[in-house]
Amino acid sequence: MDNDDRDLFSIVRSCNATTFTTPTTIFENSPPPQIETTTNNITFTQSATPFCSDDFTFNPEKSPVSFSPLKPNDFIDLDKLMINFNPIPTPAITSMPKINTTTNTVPSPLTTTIPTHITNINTSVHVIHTPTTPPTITPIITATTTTIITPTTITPIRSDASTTMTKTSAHETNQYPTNYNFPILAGQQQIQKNINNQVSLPKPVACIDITTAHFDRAYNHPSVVLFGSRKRKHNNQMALVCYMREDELPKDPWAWRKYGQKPIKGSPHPRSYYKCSTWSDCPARRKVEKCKTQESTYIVTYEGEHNHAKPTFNKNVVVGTSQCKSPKTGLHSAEEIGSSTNITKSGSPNVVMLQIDHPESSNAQVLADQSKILYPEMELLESQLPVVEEVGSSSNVRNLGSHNKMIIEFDEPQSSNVTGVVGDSNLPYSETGFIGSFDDDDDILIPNITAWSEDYLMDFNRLNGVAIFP
DNA sequence: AGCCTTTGACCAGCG
DNA sequence: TCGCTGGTCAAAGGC
Repeated sequence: MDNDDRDLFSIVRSCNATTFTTPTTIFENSPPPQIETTTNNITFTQSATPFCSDDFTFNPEKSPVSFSPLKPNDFIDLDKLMINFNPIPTPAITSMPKINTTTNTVPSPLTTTIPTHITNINTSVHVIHTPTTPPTITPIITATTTTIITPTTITPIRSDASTTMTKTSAHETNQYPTNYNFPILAGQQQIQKNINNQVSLPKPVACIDITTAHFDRAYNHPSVVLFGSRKRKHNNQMALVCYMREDELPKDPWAWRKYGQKPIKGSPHPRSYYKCSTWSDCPARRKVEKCKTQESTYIVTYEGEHNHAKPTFNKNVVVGTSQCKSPKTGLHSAEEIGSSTNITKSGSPNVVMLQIDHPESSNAQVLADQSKILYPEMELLESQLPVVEEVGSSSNVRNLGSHNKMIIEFDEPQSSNVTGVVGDSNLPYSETGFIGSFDDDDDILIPNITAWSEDYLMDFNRLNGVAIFP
């Protein structure tokens, strides 16, 4: 593998390796016993079995703490998602908790030791960005109680949803609980040392329960990414979607030839279609469009796999600075911006990796291999990556037979013309909510729930008097 | 000359 | 069946 191949493959592989490790089929089978922790009326639910599929139930409506609404710039930061969320102030960790199956109780404080089979302990620290304005509400610290409950209201994944859920109102589009399933994140953050070389019992954000009200807000937010259109079903291949700020658009080592441009419904910006120009039979495709809500953000979609080596000379870099300016309009095309040599990286990490089952295989390595040539970036460090998502077609999304995936799944609202204000943007939801259209009921939505939880994390730091979430 | 973009037409999927 | 939408084709022209 040469340097040029240090691209998406490494990204996907690292994502797979670090996140797709722990079976988390909590929605497919009978859920394991849960530990429910209540602090200041905030209820956290997590698995009672350490080092297994923890989940975290987050109910904003029960919180005494106001949280910031999502903002247009709130892309999903991987490092934010990979936070440890342990609402239980963890004292000295000395022994594995023994769960009394008869009484359904667990010793408190919750303690544990490092299982012998755990050899790769993550010692890194995931920094949580500190909001400049602390929460204005100061909750009163109350006792933390720990009990074990057997969850009975876990929402099944969508494959079972048709038999258990019904829509009763066009307006209340999310009549039933919606699970934001982040098993890959749970897998990543199972074990983590603290500064005393002790291992805490992390509670990664594996499942977040969003109520109807928050669903609507999340659904109609620009950070909610929609993909998986049912259009062109025959084009059943993996795609990679990169969200890049203008100053983060990478130099593309591949040569592309624009073969089409189409206006996209609901977006003032057209979408440009590119083919690989190195070889006429190369199936690789690229789509570039400007984000309709953020002029400085481009949505670059890579589809298909190059079946040849990268060109030694990137014609795009040259062409992009000369020929890509429209002779008629004099405007820069997305291609030019994307390949221009004067683009530099801001270094801001905005990375989200998703894996959706491939129709032929649920093997993560297959996906990684398929993706390794898709991403053209060859110079960025992982910490400098733009927002990246790996997506599948709608049929892939339906085939959720493997736990090796990150699933965020709920049903689309009936109405798409909800308006309101998103944060400080003063943009109507209907104009800022999506990248894509509302038309396809198989679409997957990725809300930035991390922005919601940030205040909670900070609040827990204050509540506990220590920086549990540094 | 070669490769590119532009752009209208055409095609395919879907409701 | 038809209209809408997104994806692709191919001719024309630019660099």
